[in-house]
Amino acid sequence: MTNDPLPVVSPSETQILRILWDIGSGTVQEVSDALPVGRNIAYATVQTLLRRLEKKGYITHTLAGKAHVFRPVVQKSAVIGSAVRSFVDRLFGGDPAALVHYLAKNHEISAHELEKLQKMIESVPQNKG
Amino acid sequence: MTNDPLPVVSPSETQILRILWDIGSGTVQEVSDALPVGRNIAYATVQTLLRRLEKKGYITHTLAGKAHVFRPVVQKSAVIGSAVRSFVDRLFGGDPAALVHYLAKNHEISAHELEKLQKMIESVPQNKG
DNA sequence: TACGATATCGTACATTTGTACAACTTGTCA
DNA sequence: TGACAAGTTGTACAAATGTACGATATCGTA
Repeated sequence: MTNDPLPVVSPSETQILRILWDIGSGTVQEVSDALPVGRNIAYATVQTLLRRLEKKGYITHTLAGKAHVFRPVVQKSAVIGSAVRSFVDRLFGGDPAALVHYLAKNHEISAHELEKLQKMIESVPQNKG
Repeated sequence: MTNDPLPVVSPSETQILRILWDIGSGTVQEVSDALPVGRNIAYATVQTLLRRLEKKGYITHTLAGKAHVFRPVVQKSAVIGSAVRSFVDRLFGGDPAALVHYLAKNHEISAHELEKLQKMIESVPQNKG
């Protein structure tokens, strides 16, 4: 199993990648359209971000008519996993519980939700991606 | 309440800032020494990062002998809060519960810890920074 | 008072990131 | 078959980031 550390995904790139995971695959146009309101990036910019993501090996494309249809070639979990890890390292000294503690203390997650999640892990011993 | 959005703190800067929060205050040398093992940055680089943090308004310094002693002037909570928010926005569509869900599913936090946190918020109705 | 150790300051420079225009290509329709 | 619309490609460029050297200032000491 070759396991080169994946290149950095910049914030903007991450946003694009998230969209692709959501919609499965899409043209530049479709990805543009799927951008959250309030986040306006020019068509050409989305295109550049897609180009860079492809170069970095996160997505690929096929031709459909004259347009490129992009789709992810990496698992969401892999990218998110490494992003979360480096984030937790930097801000919480590598302790995920400290992050959750922060969220709880600041009412970003409710007791009810924590309870639900707690039950979830208690009932499901193995992670399934 | 004036609430200018603080300038971005880069990853490396964040690491430095975290050290200052931990040790309270310190010279370039002291901050350098406090870097986690495996994270070697040249003295001069630490110095630059401290300079930039000061320029951005996150830290200040006083003179002690010939050395500058730096210390944070922003609350850890403010910086962490905005970092967490933008991180959750980008990767989890703004839903903190989705992040915790991820951590739980991937065994980065235990049921026991979740329970503890759950009890904590149930017993403490108000956040106190 | 001159010297070494230790600091800071000015500056630099390659990369990455965000953003995007202008030019060229290619289906499609009249 | 020729023009238009929609796409892609090449290229650009400022700002941020990571990294650090060389010059200069200063404290303590011989």
